Amino acid sequence: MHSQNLINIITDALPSLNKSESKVAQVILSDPDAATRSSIATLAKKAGVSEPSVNRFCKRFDAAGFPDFKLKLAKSLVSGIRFVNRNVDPNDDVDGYTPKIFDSTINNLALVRDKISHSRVNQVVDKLIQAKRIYFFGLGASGSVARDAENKFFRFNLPVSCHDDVLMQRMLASTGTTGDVFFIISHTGRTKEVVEVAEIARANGSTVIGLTAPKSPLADISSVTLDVEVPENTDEYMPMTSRIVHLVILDVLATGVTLRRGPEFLPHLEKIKNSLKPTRYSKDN
Amino acid sequence: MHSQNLINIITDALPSLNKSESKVAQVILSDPDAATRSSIATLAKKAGVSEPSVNRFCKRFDAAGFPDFKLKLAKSLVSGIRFVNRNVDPNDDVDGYTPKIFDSTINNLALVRDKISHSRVNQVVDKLIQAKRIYFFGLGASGSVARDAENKFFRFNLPVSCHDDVLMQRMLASTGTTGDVFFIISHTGRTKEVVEVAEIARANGSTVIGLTAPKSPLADISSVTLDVEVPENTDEYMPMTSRIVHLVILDVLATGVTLRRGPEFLPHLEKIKNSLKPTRYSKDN
DNA sequence: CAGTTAATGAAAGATTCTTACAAATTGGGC
DNA sequence: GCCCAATTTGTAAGAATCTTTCATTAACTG
Repeated sequence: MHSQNLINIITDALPSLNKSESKVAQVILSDPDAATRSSIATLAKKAGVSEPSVNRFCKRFDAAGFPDFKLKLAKSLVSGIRFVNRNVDPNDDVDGYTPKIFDSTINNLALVRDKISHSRVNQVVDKLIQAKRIYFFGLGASGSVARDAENKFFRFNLPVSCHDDVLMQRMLASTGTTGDVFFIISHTGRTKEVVEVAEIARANGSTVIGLTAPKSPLADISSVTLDVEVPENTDEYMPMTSRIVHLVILDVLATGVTLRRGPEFLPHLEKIKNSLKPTRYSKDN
Repeated sequence: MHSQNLINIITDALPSLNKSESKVAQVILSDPDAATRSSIATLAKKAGVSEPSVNRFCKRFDAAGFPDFKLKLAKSLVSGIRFVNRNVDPNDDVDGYTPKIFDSTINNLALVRDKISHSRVNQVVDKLIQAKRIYFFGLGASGSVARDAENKFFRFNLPVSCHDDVLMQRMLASTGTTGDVFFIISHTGRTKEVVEVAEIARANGSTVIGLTAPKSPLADISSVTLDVEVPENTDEYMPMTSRIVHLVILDVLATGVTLRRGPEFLPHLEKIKNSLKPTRYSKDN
């Protein structure tokens, strides 16, 4: 549905462009927003090329013509990566890095939104609904994701727990049986301990759901895998976004479970919500 | 920076439109995406009105003309609230709720990105840099956010800890002194226990940073507040997005601290990263 | 360096959009 | 119910914008 960001596509294609095409690209990349507002004549003049060159440029990037190109460009400018270089620069100040980090997170979410397999989501919801018990496992940064999952899923009146201790994980995995679901969260999917825990769990007939990188050892051994492909952060300054993506996916799963439970389950959720009221200062003071 | 969604604006204006204008509105709202791709003639025909009527319609909604209108409409369709009703519907299936949850998260992030005070972020980075000790406090869902923060900030070689136990929080707050930073995370900012802990900490001369809702009791008592205004989720099916926003803000802060530390700090981060290598299966097998 | 291929732009043509103006409709006021 | 003013709507011409064709120029190859 969503393709990659047009601006990135143009940037990537830059080296393979010929003279006039690259002139056009330069002008567009230097101020994409202005480009969406100008006519083909204006843009051609600014780039020092003819109108047909601009038109050809547009067609090269899978647009029907110039107007269509402007439309696609405009779409690329919203919310996604909004500028050519969105990496945090060592010289950035607050005004620099703050929006960049938001943008890169947003961008990754949009990517996963368009790539995630809905049928897999459905499968996982199935497993969670049928589970006798659910364990959320994670280490390091994924530990807090697991914890958040626990905090979300206990609401479904199911025996849920979360563990970020390798030994606990091992022991629980080894005592698991059919009907137990081990939901294992791992950014890389290559941490040995985690993979071993998954192996143990499966050997005992439990269901293992992996929220992890595609084609990783953990993905291979899981009963169902929710692949999340988030680009590795080679940039030292950029935070790891996969945690955030994992959390949103867990939100999706929780919503899926709620919907399956049907409307007669809502009062239960309401009760939990209300239980917290006495702990709060009321809003009108 | 971000204006309100065009589709919502049109929907709201619907009752005040005259006959042909509302015909145009109907056609656009029924399939906004198609509208961005069609010519004024096509659209006019579909709506059963003349071309100038469509043109007038566009101008009524602050567009220079039809092409400009299409551009603005296209922007409205991306990433943000992409449709009239983006709430999860009890009858939604996976294909329905999955993108909706991503979209609503993305939308909230974009909102906060455009609203967050950069000078506040800078102030908080200052405090964190100067801190002798940092405590991250949170309860419930904010507990796992605090935990994530700990996992991020220990890398700075500072005494950092996180606590989700009210009694621990109280005790630590009461023993805090000048130079200690209590970073308190709370969605509502109205949980009594949390506010009291903040009061105790301040009374002892510690710095309290509140990552919470604006104008809340916690915000009032904090030394510095990072306001996060995320719409209350009245919808039973929609997850709480503030956690995610909080995490991204903590990412921003961590980046701010890293940058302040300067490039000579990078080897330290690298060391931590490398320490995990032996725990992983290598990538080429 | 000739011959071929690719790249580019001029100009005409097609399409799309906008404007001016006239016709039609609507809504009071008598 | 009828007239007049105000508003709404459409026709048609005109303007702007975009696309195509084709000739020219540049680049590459043996």
